[in-house]
Amino acid sequence: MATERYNPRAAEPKWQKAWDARKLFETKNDDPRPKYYVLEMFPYPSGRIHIGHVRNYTMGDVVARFRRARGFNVLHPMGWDAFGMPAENAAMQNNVHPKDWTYQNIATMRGQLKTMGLSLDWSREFATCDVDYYHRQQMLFLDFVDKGLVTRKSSKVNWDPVDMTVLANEQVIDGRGWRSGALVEQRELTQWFFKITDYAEDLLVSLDELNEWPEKVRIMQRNWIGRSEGLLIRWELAQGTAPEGESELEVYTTRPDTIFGASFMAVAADHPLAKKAAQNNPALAAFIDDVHHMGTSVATLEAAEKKGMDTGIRVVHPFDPNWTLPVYVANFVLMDYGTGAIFGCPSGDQRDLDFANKYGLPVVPVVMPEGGDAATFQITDEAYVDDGVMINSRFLDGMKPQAAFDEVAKLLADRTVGNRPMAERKVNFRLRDWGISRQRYWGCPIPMIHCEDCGVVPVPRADLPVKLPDDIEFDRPGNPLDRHPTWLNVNCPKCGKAARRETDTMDTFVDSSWYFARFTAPWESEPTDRKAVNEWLPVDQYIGGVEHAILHLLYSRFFTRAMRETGHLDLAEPFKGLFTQGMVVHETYKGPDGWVLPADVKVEEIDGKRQARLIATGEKVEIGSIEKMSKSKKNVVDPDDIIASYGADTARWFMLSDSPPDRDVIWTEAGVEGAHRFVQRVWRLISEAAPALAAIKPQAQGAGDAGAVSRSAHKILKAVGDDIGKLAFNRAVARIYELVNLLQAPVAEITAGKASAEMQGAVREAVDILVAMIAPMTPHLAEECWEALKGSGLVAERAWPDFDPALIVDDQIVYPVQVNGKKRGDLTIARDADQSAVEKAALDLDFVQKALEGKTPRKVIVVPQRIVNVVA
RNA sequence: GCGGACGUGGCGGAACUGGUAGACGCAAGGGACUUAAAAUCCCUCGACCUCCGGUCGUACGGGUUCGAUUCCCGUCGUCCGCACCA
Repeated sequence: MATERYNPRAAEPKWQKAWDARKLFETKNDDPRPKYYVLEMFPYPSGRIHIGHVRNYTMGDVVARFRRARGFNVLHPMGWDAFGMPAENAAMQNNVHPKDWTYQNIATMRGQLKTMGLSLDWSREFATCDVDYYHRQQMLFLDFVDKGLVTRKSSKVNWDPVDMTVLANEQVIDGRGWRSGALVEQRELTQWFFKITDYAEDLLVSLDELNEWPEKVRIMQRNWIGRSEGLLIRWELAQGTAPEGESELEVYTTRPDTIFGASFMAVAADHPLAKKAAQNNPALAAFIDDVHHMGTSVATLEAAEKKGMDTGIRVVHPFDPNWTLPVYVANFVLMDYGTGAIFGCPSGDQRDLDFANKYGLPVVPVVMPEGGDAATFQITDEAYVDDGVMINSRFLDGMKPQAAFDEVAKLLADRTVGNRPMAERKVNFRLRDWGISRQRYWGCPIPMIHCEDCGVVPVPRADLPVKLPDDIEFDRPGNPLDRHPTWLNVNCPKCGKAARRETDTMDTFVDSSWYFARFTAPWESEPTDRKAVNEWLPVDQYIGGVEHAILHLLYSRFFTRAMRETGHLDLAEPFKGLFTQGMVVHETYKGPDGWVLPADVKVEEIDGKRQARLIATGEKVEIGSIEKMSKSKKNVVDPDDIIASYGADTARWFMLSDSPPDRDVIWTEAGVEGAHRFVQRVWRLISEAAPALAAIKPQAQGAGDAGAVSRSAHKILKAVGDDIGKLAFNRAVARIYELVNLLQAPVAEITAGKASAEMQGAVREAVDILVAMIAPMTPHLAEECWEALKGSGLVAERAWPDFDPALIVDDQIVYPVQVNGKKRGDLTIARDADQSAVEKAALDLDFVQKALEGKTPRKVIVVPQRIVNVVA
């Protein structure tokens, strides 16, 4: 019987309504079943959903639906990371209010997400720009202030002198402002910080327990926190070279053992010593000014050519009063790390070596590989950074570097400069405090007031929220809050005198550092409902892009600790399981007038060569490299178009097929069509046989052809369950294909009325298993199939089937048989055959006999249930 | 610059803890059905050779092992992050 093709346009909205009507995905906090919290990183409402979102939310939805079927009470919420710069850019460019722009985008994107058929609890939705949300964030901020977790200090920003505004790193292009083109300056501003460094040690050691996180993310965080054990060494400034009032230079080093290899000192451009030296040295002042025009990002600074300038100041070597070294200002020394000053040992550090070679400074090797010859060992272009033995280091010669480290630490601790010890041991972290001040409008206001008499005063809790004013102008650059008189001017809560509000708003990373906690009770008037948050957290499975591997995740870990300290919850680690998914990439197409959208291009294969043409004109288009989808290269695909023409299930299936979820996936038209063919094929397979299948009782079989069907179905069922549990969706997809392929012939037999009763029962059971397995991935199709099979209720409410352990072990096992490590054939033998029986049977095989040519094998290796290797 | 990853057929990938390399899908080629097309179904599909068999083959060069895509050392290439993008 010919059946209708599956029509997702009709079926998908129908089932979405059916799920909604029964409120299947609205989660109750008092549900007694075991909990499971699955969360995808919430989106920034940029305007439209992009295909990366489709991938991210599909994965989360598969996990949510799978866990629900496994009997968990699943929390799967969605919200919006809604503050941030693009809203202000839109305001400036198109004269729309950031608030209107943001909420319109949210409305559009919510509608798009709903067409995907995601099993989300929309009743818990919120946006971080909702007053209700940032009100609670301000409460948290004040609690953090009370606990001493907040501080103010000076920090650098990128300053655009023409637009008179602070620039984000991404707004600085080749050292110039993106709009004005003016050379960017570094400016010092007093800003708000969260004292994340108080938790540096804890954030580091706790990584060890996050064993459901990718190892690479833990390594990245470890390196980011950057714990090192070293020495603070105070070098005395040489008489006559020191600027007035200065007598020493304090450096931090992890390699005090190389102190006899030192040939120069280098300080950051912002180091006090550099500033003093520049006062009567115009060339040095110009150099420092030059460094200040490079922007503030570490990447820019470190990728730049290494440059320095001698200050004329010299320091005295701690172990030789007659040895003095020059002090340079260098552009690669960062004021934020250590003391902003280093001693350079060219032979033991590549950067120092490059610097020394450039400025003609001495290079003395002080560590050489064990067994080397000290008389001839030299360093020219490549520093020696490994372990070894000390040379050219007087009393340290012959020691291992570690012993030399200890020796130097001990000796210098007993000497003094000024009246402090010359050296002390110090654990240092690369991690800096988290600067949360942003000189922007569209963010959570920092609830503080500046009073001339009382200083910085918190906004009283009763006066919260500090709401963003709606009547603002973006006709001028800079922060509109700075020029909003009625908002800006308030009375000091302490003394009542006229005072000013803080006009900085919070980094949007603050918003995303606790949203996962808010989802557990978004209606609560306090930031959290302690019972709910403690029950739901940690998030069992968090899914998002690897680009958040460091900052967002580290900030969230800190925030959770800070919330514990302030009594809002009782745990330290917010995310138990973490999965970082790859990007969606696409070919680029370049026509005569620039980049072209994939939707406007037709790709054909002619004589084995792929060619692209514009659909409209037939003009030839160049096929470019495969790249991350971006608006500038136009290699974007609109999920709306895909869902409109193929349906959500096809898009979902494609996102899960082929590519491992943590790797990039290449979006191709052919791949989407393949996914769509699968959807149609499953529908055809089931719908054609449905009239016959509907009346059959599912019954697994153990023997004969029917037994083979049941065995395969149960093996695949087990594998797919395991794979989804591990988020190995591409493997689960492959297994499901296998089951569909395998069911093709037996289902046809049933349709033709030629199948035995056993076969009918086995196939019906296998079909039920198939429907259950596709349900998390293509939920609408599963419902449609289930309805055709006259199944009761909704698939979305059904339990995941249990496999029968008896059906997944075979009594016969096929051993590959190798001779000298090369496979020569197979051996089929009873599963319970012991090692010697397997060995004997293998040696009796004719291809083994032939390969041995009558000789006795030297060794026979039998790996039970795996392989036989005969070593001749 | 620093840090992290990745590299397997024409393509995406699979291969458990060191145990049959290429599952599954895409593309391609051939055939069936059709007046024709689409859809569907069947077959072939890493390279090479003396082709019912065999040799080589997982970026490249070494090493460990009975056995290496997997472990170790080195080289090359590609991608990502770097604190005010989210």
